[in-house]
Formats: sequence, C-alpha cells, structure tokens
Amino acid sequence: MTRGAIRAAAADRFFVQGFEATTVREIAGDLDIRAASIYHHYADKQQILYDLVSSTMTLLETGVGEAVRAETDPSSRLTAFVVHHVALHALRPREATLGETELRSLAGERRDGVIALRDAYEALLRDVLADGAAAGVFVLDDPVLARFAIVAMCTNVGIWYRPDGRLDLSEVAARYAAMAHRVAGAAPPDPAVIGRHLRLAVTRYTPHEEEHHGPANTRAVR
Amino acid sequence: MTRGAIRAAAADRFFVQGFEATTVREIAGDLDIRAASIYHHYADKQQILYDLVSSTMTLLETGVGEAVRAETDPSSRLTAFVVHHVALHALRPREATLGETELRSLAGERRDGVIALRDAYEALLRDVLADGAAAGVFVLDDPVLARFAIVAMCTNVGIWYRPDGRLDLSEVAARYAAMAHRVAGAAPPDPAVIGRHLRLAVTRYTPHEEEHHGPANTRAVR
Amino acid sequence: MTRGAIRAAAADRFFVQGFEATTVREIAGDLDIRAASIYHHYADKQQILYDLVSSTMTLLETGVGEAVRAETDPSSRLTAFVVHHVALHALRPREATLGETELRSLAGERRDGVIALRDAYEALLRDVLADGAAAGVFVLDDPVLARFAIVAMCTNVGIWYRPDGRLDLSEVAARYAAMAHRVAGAAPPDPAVIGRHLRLAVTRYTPHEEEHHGPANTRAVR
Amino acid sequence: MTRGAIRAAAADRFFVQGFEATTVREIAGDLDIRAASIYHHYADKQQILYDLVSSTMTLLETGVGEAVRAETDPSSRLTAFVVHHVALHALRPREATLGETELRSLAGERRDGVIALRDAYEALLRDVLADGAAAGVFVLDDPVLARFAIVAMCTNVGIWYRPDGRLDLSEVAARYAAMAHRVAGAAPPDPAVIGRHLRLAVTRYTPHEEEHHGPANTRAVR
DNA sequence: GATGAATGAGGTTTCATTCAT
DNA sequence: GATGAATGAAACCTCATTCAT
Repeated sequence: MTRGAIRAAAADRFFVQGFEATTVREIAGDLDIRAASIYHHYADKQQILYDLVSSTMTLLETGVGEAVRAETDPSSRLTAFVVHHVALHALRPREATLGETELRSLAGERRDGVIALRDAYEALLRDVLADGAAAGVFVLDDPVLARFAIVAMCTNVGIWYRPDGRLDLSEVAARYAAMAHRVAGAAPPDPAVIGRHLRLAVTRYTPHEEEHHGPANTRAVR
Repeated sequence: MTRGAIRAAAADRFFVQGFEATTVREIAGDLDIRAASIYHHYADKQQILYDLVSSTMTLLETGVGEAVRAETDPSSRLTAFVVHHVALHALRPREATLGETELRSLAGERRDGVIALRDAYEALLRDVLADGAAAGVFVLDDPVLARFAIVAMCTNVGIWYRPDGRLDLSEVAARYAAMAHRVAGAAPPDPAVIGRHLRLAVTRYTPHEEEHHGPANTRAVR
Repeated sequence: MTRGAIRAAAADRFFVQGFEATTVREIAGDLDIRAASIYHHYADKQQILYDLVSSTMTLLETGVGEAVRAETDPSSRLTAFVVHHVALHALRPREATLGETELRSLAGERRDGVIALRDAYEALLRDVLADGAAAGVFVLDDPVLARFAIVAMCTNVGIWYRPDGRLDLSEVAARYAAMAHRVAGAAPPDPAVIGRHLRLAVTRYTPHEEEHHGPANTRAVR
Repeated sequence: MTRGAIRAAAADRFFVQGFEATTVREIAGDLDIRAASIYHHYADKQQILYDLVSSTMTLLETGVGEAVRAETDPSSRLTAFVVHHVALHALRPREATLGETELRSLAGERRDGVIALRDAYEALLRDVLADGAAAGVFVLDDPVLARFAIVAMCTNVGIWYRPDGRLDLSEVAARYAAMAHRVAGAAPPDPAVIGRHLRLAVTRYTPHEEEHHGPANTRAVR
C-alpha cells in the first residue's frame, strides 16, 4: 500500500463527494485497508488533500512555465497555456479540480501555500496577456477579466470532459485554444503549436497506471 | 425570526465554508437563536440549501427567460443572458454560487429538481446560440463548448466580484457581454441593450434589506 | 441530570482510576446517560477535572483562610489549618486528592490557575509557621521542609481514611493536629480548639446528598 | 540498546506525564528507536512500569532491611529508615515516586506483587515504631498514623528535591530524620548515625551513569 | 536486534435531530 | 415560537501491539 494509492482513492472521493463529505473509512474501504492504516502514511485527512492539490498545482505550474518560456510570440504562449491547462484538467480531473473546489477545506499554512502556488500560476497567464497586449497581438478591454474568464472556462473542462465522450482531447484543446484567442482578441491559434504542446502535455500529465485503478467514469454532479 | 433570515445566514456560511462544513449551530448562532429553533422553519439542513438553490435558480431562469423572449435578434438575446447571469452572480453571490458548488450535497428528489432547473436554464442559452448560428450572426466551432465556456466564465463572477471593487457592476456586465460575444464569434454587443437589461436585472436581483444583515465582504477563498 | 452529578461520578472514577484511564463513556455509564450528553454540560473532559479541582481548592482555601484569620495565637492557627485540611481530605477524598495526583493532566491556563490557587493556599501555612517561629511558639529547623512535611502527611489522609474505619474523623483530626505540632516543635494543641474547628469543617465540607450517590467504599489502591 | 536505557527513558516520561499519558512511541522517540523495537525488550508497556517499580521497591526494601537490622536501638533504626527512604526518593525520584503514583496502572499479579513488596517494606517501619514504643523510647498516640505520616512526608521528598537546590542531600536527610523523631515523640537523632546511613544509601542508590542520560531537571508538576 | 506496515479496539468529540416544556 | 436537554450515529484520530522482512 503506497501513498500513491491512497492519494488516488482520496482524489476520486474528494472529487465526487467533496472533502468534508468523504470519510477516512471510505478511502480506506476503497483500498481494502483499515482507516488506521491511512494514518501510517498521512498525518491527517487534510494532508492528503494538501498533497493532492499542491503536487498537482506544482506539476501544472512547472509544465506551463516551461511551455510558455519555450515560446516567443504571444499567440503561441497563450496556446501553450490553454493547451496545458485543458490537458491537465482533462487527464487528471480529480486532482486538478480539487485546487478550485476544495481549497477552503485547507487551513493555515497549508492553505497559504496552495494560494501562493495558484497566484504564481495565474501570474504566468497575466504576463502572457500583458505581453500580447503590449505587442498589439491581443486586444483586451480589461486584461484582468480576460484572465479570469480564460482560467474559468478552461478549468471547467475538468467537470465535463470524459475520455470516451463526443470529442477527443485534441479536439477539446483546439476548441479551447480558439475560444481563448477570441477572448483575447487575437487571430486564431496555429494548429501546429496546439499539436506540439498537446503532445508535451499528454506525456507529462497522463497518470501512471499504478496511480489509479478505480472506475474511470465516476463523475461529479454535472 | 423568519425563514428569510435563516436563509441569508445559511447562504453566508454555505458560501464561505461549504454546506458540509457548516453546522446548524453556527447558523443559529449567527442569528442569536438556538439550533433547535431552526427546525421550526426548516425540516432539515438540506432543506435550507434546497430552498436557497432552487429559489435562486428559479429567479434566474424566470428573469433570463423573460429577457431572452423580450429580444428578437440573437446578439441582444445573448446580451440579455450574460447580463442577467452576471448580475445575479454579482448581486447574490452567496445564493447563486451554491447552485454550482454545493449541488452534490443535495440528494434524491431535491437534487433531481435542481438539476432539471439548471438544465432548463442552460437550454435557454443553447437555443440562443443555435438560433444565432443558424442566422449567421454567430460563428461557433462547437456550440456545446461555447455554451460551457460562456456559463463557466460568467458564473465565475460570483467568486471575485465585490461591490466596492475596481469595477462597478455595469462595467463588469459590459465586459462579460463583450467577451461572450467574442466567444460566440459575434460583433460586439449594443451598449444600449446591455444597459437596458442591467437595469432590469438590478431591480430583480438586488437583495431586500431584511434578507441580509451580515458582513457584505466576507468572501470565499479566492 | 446536573453538572453536579457528572462531577461526582467523574470524581469517583478519576480518584480510583486516574484521569487518563477514565473514559467519558464510563462516567456517562455510571449515570445511565450517553457520552454525548456529558458534552451538553462540559466543554471537554478536562473541564470536569478543572471544575472539580479548582472548586475544591477554592473551598479549602476559603475555609482555611477564614479559620486561620479567626485565631490569633500560632498554635490555634496551626490547629485550624490541620483540622480543616484533614477534614476536607477525609470528607471529600475524591475531589481533594485530585488536586495532587491529577494536576499534570491539566494543561495551559487551567493548570496555571490551579497552581496559583494551591500556592495561595500553601502560603497560609507558611505564614502560620513563620509567625509561630517568630513568636517563639514553634521551633523549626527549616520552615520550608516543615511545611512540606505537614502538608504531605495531612494530604495522605485522603488516601486511607474511611468513615467506617477504626478511627472516626474527630480522632483522626486530633492525632494529626498533635503530630503537626510535634513537627513544628510546639506544645500539644488545645483539644477545645480542635473540636471547634472540626465542627466548622464538617459543616463546610460534608458533601450534600444530591452530590453523590455512588458506592462510598470504592477506594484507590493503597 | 539495553533494557536499562528503555527503563530510564520510561521512568522520565512516567514521572512527568504519568503511565497512562505516556505512549510507547514517546519512549522510543526519546531513544531514537522505533516503537516496535521496545517489544524486543519488554513484553508490554506495563512490564516496563512493573520492572521499574518492583526493582526500585526491592532495592529499597533490601537496603532499609539491612540497615535496620544493622542497628539495635530504636532511634538509630528509625534514623536508618528515614535516611534510606529519603535518599532513595531524592536520588531516584522518577523510579521511586512511581511506586506511589502509578500503582493503579498495574493489574493482576503485577499489582499484587508490588503491593506485597510495599507491605513488607512498611512492616519494617511498623516494627521499628512498635519496638521503640515498647522500649519507651518513642511516645506514640497512634503507631499506625505515625507510620502513615512518616512515610508520606518522606516520600514527598521525591517530588520537590533537586540536586542543585537550596539544601544538599545530607541536610535534607538530617532534617527529615529530626522531623520523624519528633513525630515519634523521640529525642533528636544522633548525627553520626545519620551520616553513617547516608553514606551507605548514597552508595547504594546513586544511579549508574549509563542508566540515565536525559535532563536531570525535568520534574513533575509541583 | 530493528523496523515499516498494518490494525483492532477504542477514545474524545461533533452534530443533526427530537421532544417535552 | 423557542429552547434546554438528550442522544444515535459516526467522524477523526490514537495507540499498543503484531509480524514479515
């Protein structure tokens, strides 16, 4: 029994029921162990959530950071941001969505840490938009609201996307890149750039097999 | 002590802490009454949430429905939808946001009822987008994703908007109407239409004084 | 169900098993109520102990303080101290002994408060001994050690005294007054003074009937 | 890692926190080993306490027994008892005090064994007092109470004595011998006898270096 | 001899809810 | 309409102890 298995089981439960409504016994039951065994690996229930949220947010921030820095023109950088963000939320909906919905269940230092991570992450998009506006590539009435809107709509993918759904991930990523460009007042994104970043993102964010064996189609209420 | 006061206190708590993390004693304490007294007005805790969510969603569905039906051209109807949606989430963030975040805490018939309401509500936007696309006023790669994106970005306003913030509600509504039109591939919205619907929405959604006496600036984590 | 009944049941258990070894369920079981009901009256388990210890120590400090101030000559004041101390520990062995044995189970402010009470109490004897030594009525090699010795031997009464034992309380009080006077290097105490204070002490410290209905002969290990 | 080190660490913890409040993990932590390793040396937690209490009480009973038998006159025998008792409680406060405070945490045969040891030990003093009274050297109103008083006041030394305190051990021993003689109604003890027994006691009871490396001044609540 | 992992048992506490007053 | 008291259910977490390695 590894920390990874506990994390994965907890992510499923937290995503579907919420942190507060999930009991440690349920997580343990999903893994056929006893609740006390959880505490051999995690100090308390909140620590599991913190581990999930902070590691996922770090993964995303690192991935997007590298991708954005690898591009030079604003349009490609916006594409990089959106594709990575959408891909993570589609490939790891459980972990990724928790950073939005369950943040309030963290307290004290753990909450502060996650908020700092999130702020650093959103700063990446802020800079992309600012640079694009300065370069005349983007036309933004209000860069702050555009950022809020782009993040909100891309994050939402984690709620509805299903691997066996009508659209596959490459289509979803392309559509969201296009919509984000529209919001930013930019010309449509280059399909080649979308494809390049999608390959990177899929490699990076696809969960390893040992991390998750539960039902893939248990979903949150939508 | 009225149901309204209990609703308002509960909305505050549910919004900030979440339904599961809120205790009946806390709600009662905010009103300087005892927990048992709550049960004179509500059968159980879930009923308070259901009351909040269903009445708010009904309010929104009715308001948007009327507004959309009052307009004939697709652009004005999209404007009507966005302005109403944004206004409700800005003016009643507590109640409005619960329909997204706390839906999973409802069970059985109550959940089904709210989901039916929400589906009816989103159908309004689906029709607006479909009509606009058919009329050639909107250019949509994927009408479903566009709908998801517009709803997600507009709902997000409830999380960050503050009455004393940098932008007042009319500016916010105008910016979101513009961004939604961009997502829809439409020409910018008519400011007159925005203003007209904003006046309607403010009249309809501004909470009555007796409904809320708590701190206006207690906010969820953002 | 009153706080008093919970206190009495807890005192029994704490005295016999110790605070840490006593469960809230046991206390509740002794009273034929459920554990949760205890929390209607006490915030937590420690609060019951604090209530017991601090109220008993206050009772003793007040009683001894008045008695000592009512006397003028050092011998009578020493008698007053010993008779009150012995009587309380004989009549309320459970509560009185907890102040010695279970103090370490209190934490933070509650511990500080009890220690302050105890220090104030022991200061009474310190002054009695100092005055007697200054007046030449007592002959003390070391007033501090004499005080420790007198308190320790009198407190010990709470461990072994039984109402149905070989000696009745008046005999025990007289013997301890005599021994304390010997330790202090004083002439034997006046029997009339012993009797007077014993009557006062019995009136003051005898538990009210409603406070305790449990077995009178359950005792700590000796 | 020896049984002795575990015993010493446990004695510290039991003395300060009590047996029930001490966890096996804490003891192991103090020794930089894991809890499971404790079970190579002791069958269970209670066995550590039993080992501590019974060995210390045996040490005391043997030492006092020899010392008392080595003297012939009652005063010297009382001196021997008090000096040994005080010295042990001053030199090994942790172990010695446990015999009083933590006895109730032992169960069954282990408890019976320790009580038998203690009764045998107190019988030594009972005989000393009885012989002295018969010889007219002691004047005792009640030999049982005198015994209780002497044991209680001498045992108390373990609670407050510190090696670096105001009084050194020889002074403390002399004062308690004098007070015990007063309680017994005897003439003051012979300083030479006090000194002789103190040397014996110090040799016998001073802990070996390897037994204890913890902080010498961590004390119980007083 | 040491320990990482696991766990049965149980501890304290919380909480939604009921009900007599 | 309000509430003090009570409680069943269950939550989180602790801990002594076992055992395979």
